[in-house]
Amino acid sequence: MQIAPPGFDRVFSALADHTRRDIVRRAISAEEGVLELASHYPISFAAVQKHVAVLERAGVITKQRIGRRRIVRTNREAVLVARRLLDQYEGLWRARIDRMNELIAETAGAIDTAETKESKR
Amino acid sequence: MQIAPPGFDRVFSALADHTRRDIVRRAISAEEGVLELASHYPISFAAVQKHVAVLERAGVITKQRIGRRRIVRTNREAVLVARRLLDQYEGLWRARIDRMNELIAETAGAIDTAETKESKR
DNA sequence: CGTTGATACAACCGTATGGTTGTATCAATG
DNA sequence: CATTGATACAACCATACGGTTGTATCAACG
Repeated sequence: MQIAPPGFDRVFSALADHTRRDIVRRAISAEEGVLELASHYPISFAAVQKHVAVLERAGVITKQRIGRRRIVRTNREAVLVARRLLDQYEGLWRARIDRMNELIAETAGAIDTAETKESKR
Repeated sequence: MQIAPPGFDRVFSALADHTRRDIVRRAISAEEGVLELASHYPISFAAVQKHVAVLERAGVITKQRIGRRRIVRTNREAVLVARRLLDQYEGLWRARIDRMNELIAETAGAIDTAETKESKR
């Protein structure tokens, strides 16, 4: 009945930082090494490298060695996993709304036909 | 050009904790006060209350005073906002794949009919 | 109006996080 | 093989975080 498997903590907290989200975005479209990535931000190279490490530990990006560089690519599956969790929430919501509509329908029925022994809830 | 408006940091880091995600899940379907919520977890009431406060600051849940209790409800819009960001990433991905297919088509075209100046799509 | 139930808030503790600088690794290149 | 370009790693600092216990607020109820 657990809705949240392991790994979610890391994925969401990886996405909880503005710089890291921007890295994720960039690494979808472009293929850059860590140094090139770092050039886009006002912080030190080491800081960016640590951000990349966090994303890597969370499985959100992977690095592929090409020559001297490590090309950073974001992992589509990891993003999808996060999205699916939010989809589950949406599903719960729909279920709740359906339940409420059902109840309203029942109540309306009880008003219409007052003899029904619907006393549940 | 910024893909990430303010607030995302808080929403994602709110979702980055297992207990908080469970609170979010519960508060979609049920209508419980903070004390009732706390009864589901092995940590102290104060700890749960702090989690709820974090979720509230992030806009992920809201509290409605009913009698002495504060009913916790999760805010659908906030969850949707996060989901939309992940959707944007998916969009970037499709765009990238489209671009790649385009390139492949162009290249293939160049091979098949080397004289055609078909560079549109 | 004093008690109780439900919630909030403050102080404190250990650990994690985001940033820095400096040093080490390691493959390409001259 | 020494140099350089690209990356990794370690040490350090300040602040934030998740947890605790204890105290304060505040509406309901007798």
